[in-house]
Parts: sequence; structure tokens; C-alpha cells
Amino acid sequence: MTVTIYDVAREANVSMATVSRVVNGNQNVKPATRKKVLKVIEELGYRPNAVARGLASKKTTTVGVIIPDISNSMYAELARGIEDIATMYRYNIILSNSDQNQNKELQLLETMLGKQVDGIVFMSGVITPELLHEMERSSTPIVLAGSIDESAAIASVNIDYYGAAYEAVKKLIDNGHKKIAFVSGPLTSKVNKDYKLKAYRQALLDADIEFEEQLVVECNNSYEEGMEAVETLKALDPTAYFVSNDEMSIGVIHQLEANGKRIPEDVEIVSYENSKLARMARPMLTSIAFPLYDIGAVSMRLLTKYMNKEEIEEKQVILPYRIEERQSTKNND
Amino acid sequence: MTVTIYDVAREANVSMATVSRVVNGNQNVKPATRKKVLKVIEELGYRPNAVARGLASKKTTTVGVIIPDISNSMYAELARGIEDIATMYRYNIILSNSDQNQNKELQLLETMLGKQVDGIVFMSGVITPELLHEMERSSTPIVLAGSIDESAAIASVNIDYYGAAYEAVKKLIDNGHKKIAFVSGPLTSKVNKDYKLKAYRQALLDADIEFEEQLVVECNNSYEEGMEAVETLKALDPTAYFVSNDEMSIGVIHQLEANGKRIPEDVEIVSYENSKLARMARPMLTSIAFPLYDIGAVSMRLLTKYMNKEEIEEKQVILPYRIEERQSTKNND
DNA sequence: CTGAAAGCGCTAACAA
DNA sequence: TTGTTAGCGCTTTCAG
Repeated sequence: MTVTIYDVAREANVSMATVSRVVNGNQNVKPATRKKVLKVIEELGYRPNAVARGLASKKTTTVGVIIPDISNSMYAELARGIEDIATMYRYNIILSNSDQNQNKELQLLETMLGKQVDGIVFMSGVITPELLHEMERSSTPIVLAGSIDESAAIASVNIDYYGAAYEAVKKLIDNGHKKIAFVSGPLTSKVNKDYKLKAYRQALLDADIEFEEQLVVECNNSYEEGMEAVETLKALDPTAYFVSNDEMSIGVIHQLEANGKRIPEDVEIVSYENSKLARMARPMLTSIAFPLYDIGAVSMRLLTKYMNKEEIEEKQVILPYRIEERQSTKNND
Repeated sequence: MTVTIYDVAREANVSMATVSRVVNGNQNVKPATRKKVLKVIEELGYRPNAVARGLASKKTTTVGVIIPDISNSMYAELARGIEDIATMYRYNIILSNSDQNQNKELQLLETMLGKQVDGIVFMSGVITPELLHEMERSSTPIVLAGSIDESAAIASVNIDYYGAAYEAVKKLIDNGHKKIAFVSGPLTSKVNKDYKLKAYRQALLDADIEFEEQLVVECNNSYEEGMEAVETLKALDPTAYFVSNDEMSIGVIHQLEANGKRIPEDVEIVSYENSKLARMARPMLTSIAFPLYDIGAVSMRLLTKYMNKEEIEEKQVILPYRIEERQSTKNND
């Protein structure tokens, strides 16, 4: 039924090995026989079976990608970065959503290793010890994308979350604000809890501003909770907001405006992410550029190096961030 | 090095066949031996090799997904629908972006078939004859998600694009508008050209409104081109807009407001998509609900039926749409 | 309920 | 430059 390498060999009067060589672009084939084989392949409509190839060669040219949720634009951007580089290196992607659920993450890892992927790009807010243990146990290369593992046991690519957050808050302080709210994503996520929040506190401390617990509101990263955060903070009446992502920032703006505030005249906002949404907001958002696409691309590139057993110069990659100033802050140029 | 089924068999004093049976949940195993085998599996840390299994069984429990661009929220939503159902049925997803480039689509199909996927979910604005030919040639089940193949040769799931667009325009007409612009996505896409545009023309015709070529503006679906469309149409000064997706609608609104128009008082807008953005816009968008997640989910469900060789009652599935009325139109309840 | 044995389609030494 | 021959790790008859 399906035509195999054996059928081609027979028709072309050569051995399987020779067919295999031409299919794999091995140079040790006389041009004439190559041509002959190619012709038969064409005639028979032969298509190499990658599964058989994978079993024999122990390489599948596919990599696993485990991310929280592809329908979230941040992770989708990351995924696109991964896929573009993967394609460039001729890898395919097995993509799975973990919803940050640790059991699912563990099980997904297991499944992908079972499928003999050549490598894995993994993203999650928390890399638990169990996860880390599984990752170290496996001989399959893994790189963490936008995810922190402080033990530095696993390769990773990130930005300087602390520095970025510090700069955002610093800007607000420099603009004269004393009462700065922090609308955070889930504090279960290490980046939020141990980097952004700490940077926020430290920036305040460095400016002799007292930290007030109530000024930090934990949200689920959604537009709606951004709006709610403003209501939660209403009594405190902060004059500036540092917000964890663009979607929530838009919620913050809308609710602030509903409450009669003008932005940036009455309230200034620094967002974090700098996605397309930052330009689609009114006023447009000043936002810390968090380069998701690049993180994905660099992670995948790093992974290819591991898969090729190349020399790795930097196991923990830190990509640059920058602050994109727009209309949600008063800018003094 | 890696532990195989053979190692387990030896340690447990049974045959490979028995180990295979317990791994695959075959009931024909005495509880005692099952337990013994399970124990050895645990001890040795045995993990079945899915590639070998795939070669032997000719099933990979993975399906291919070819979509235009995962970083576009519409397709990301679709992908999530597909993945959720796939997970439910224990399939994994190989995800690839085609950027609607036909060569890439063809080559991706080829790659996935080579990888022996059990099925494919495919999405594209245009299903060319070449593509159709390849799809029909393959014995691997394929379903088209949100993509039109008028020959109805391939299974598909869609909504009634024509009816949805007709209703959108009709609503604008019913609200008294005579000069209704259509800000369309690429007219290379069949849905836009042969369904939405035709519905727009017919709705006008049915209301004795003359069709004006200049009132339809072709865009690339982006926010920026939504804004530009308004400028392009400035001289004609339409009093209503039917816009192909939410992102462009926001661009339209912002540019309209920049030009001093009030919405919906001066200009009414009906969007198409009804994503999260529709609620994040100000005013919030009246939008035709285009259920991407559901299309993905139903496509995948349909695919499972083909993969299981189940009876298919409906090869061309049409999902319902509805119009979600919000603030960008005047609503007369 | 269990085992033996024949592949699945290909790669990769090793020979020639 | 080409062919021979083992596997790769598992499923699946077929016997018993």
C-alpha cells in the first residue's frame, strides 16, 4: 500500500542504503544513480516515514513546547518566536498548554520525552523542585523561556525583571509621585513576587517613600481585574500606577476615566509588556518592553545549540529591555 | 542506557508481550502479574518509546495543525480550541504557521504526513486546487477549520459567513444608514471576497441602496490599517461602518474620534469577531460573534471521529453565529 | 492468561 | 560508490 524505501530500491535496482543516501543528501552517490533514484521516488510518490527514521536514528527533528496558554497573546508571541527559529533549523513543534498547572506540566514533560522530542522549551511562572528534578534527570536538552530557575541548573533566557520594574517605578517617582500603586499579576508567579514586587519596594525605599501593603493589588492579568483594581484602590487614591501588563493597564485606564481622572494629567501609568495593545490604548501606554518574541527565538536558538552539542558560552541568557515612553506618562525630554 | 520493554520483561520474568499488555491496559493479564510488571516498571523508571510504538502500530496519537499565524489572536483562539479537545482525546498537536503562503502550506502538509500524524486540522483563507489535490490524495483524515472548500470534498467547520455579514449590514440599514462603508480584510481570502463582500452588496441591493465601489476598503486586518481606512473614506463621509474584525474596528473608532466624530451618535459601527477586544474598546463594540474557539474544538472533535473511523453524520458543519450588541451602535430594544 | 516471533520502515556501521 | 546486515523498541498475530 504505502510505498517504502524498499520499493524504491527494487524499482531503481539499487540497495535501500543507496536510496537512503540520496534521500538524506549524502554526497557519496554517483550523480547518475542519484538521478535514477530520484526519478523512481517521483514516480512512486515515495515519502520517507519520519517515524521509522526517528526510531533508527534516534532523532525526531521535533521539539516540545510547553507554555501556559496559547490563547494569551503574550505566550502566543513567544510561541511564534520559537516556531520561526525552529522552522529555520528544520524542527517541528509539539505545542501544549499547561495552564500553569504543575501536574499537567509534569505529565506533559513525560509525554514529550516519551515521544522522543530532541529538545524542549518550557515556560512557567514557577519551576518547582519536582519539575526541576525531572528536567535534570532527563538527558534531553531543555531551555526555560521567560521562566526563572534560581538554581541555574537548566538553561534559560529572560530579561532583567528586577531592573525593568525598578526603572518603571523610578520613573514614576522621578515624576514626583509618592503614592504609587502596583497592579500585579498573580503573586504565585516568581517573576511577580520575587522580582517585580521587590523592585517596587526597593525603588520606594531608595526614594524614602514608605511601602504600603494596600497599594499592591494582585490580579489575574485580565482587563476586568485591571478595572477592579482601580476600585479596590479608590479610597487610597494613588496618583500613579505601575501595572503588570498591557491588558490590565487598559482596564486601569478605563476605570480611572470612568471615575473622572485624566491621564496623564491626574494619574500616570507605566505598563509592562509593550504589545500591540500599548499602541491601541488611548492614551497610548508608556510600557516596559518585554520582548516575548525574542525570548522565544533566542530560547529555540539556544536549544539548537544544545541539540547539536555545540559549545554553550552562556547558559543563562539575559535579554535587554527598554522603556517605551508614550502618552500615559508625562515625559520630560 | 535507556530502559526498554525488554529490560522490564526480563526483570519481571515475563515476556515483552505481557509488558506491552499491561502498559496498554489490556485486560488479559492476571492481576498478580500486572502488579509485578508495574512494580518493575516503577523501579526501572521505564517510559514507553512512542516512536517505536508508532512504527509498530501505525498510530502516533499526534495530529498536525496548520494555521496562518499563532501570534494573531484569532488563530490562537482557534488553536486553543483544537488543543483542548485534542488533549481530551489524548492527542498531541504539531503546530505550524503557514502565513497563508501556499508553498509553505503544501510543504507543511508534506512534512506532517511524513511524520505520520493521525490527522490534520487545516486553516487558510484560500484552499487552492493544488492543496485540495494533495488533501484528497492522502488517506490521512483532514478537516478544514474556518476555511472554505466549495467542492465540499474535505470535511470542514465554519459559520454562515454570508448570513452573518448580511445581518450586520442589515442592522446598519435598519438604523437608517444609506452610506455604509465596508472595511474588509484581504480580498484574497475567500471568506472576505465571496461571502462578506457579496452579503454586503446584496444587503444594500435589497434595501435599494446603490453599491459604491469606493466604500469598500481592503486592509490587512491591522489596527493601523483600520485607522487609515477612515482617512481613505474621509471625503465620502460614511455614517456607518461594517468592519471585518475587532482590531481594525478599534482603529476605525480612534481615527473617527480624532476626526471629531462621536460614536454611535454620528457614526455607527458593527464589527466582526467579538473577541475580548470588543469589550476592551471604548465605546464597546457591537460585533458579530465569530466563535473561533468553538470552530477549533468542533474541528478537532470531527477529526477524532474520522480517525476512529466513526460514522460521520455531517461532513460540512456550520456553527451558529450571533450579533452581540454593545455601544458602537444605537440599539432599539 | 501468556509467550514466541515476525515485522513496522529506516539508518548506520561494515564490507566490498 | 554501493550493498549487506543488524538493529531501533514496540505491537500484534498466532499458538498454547
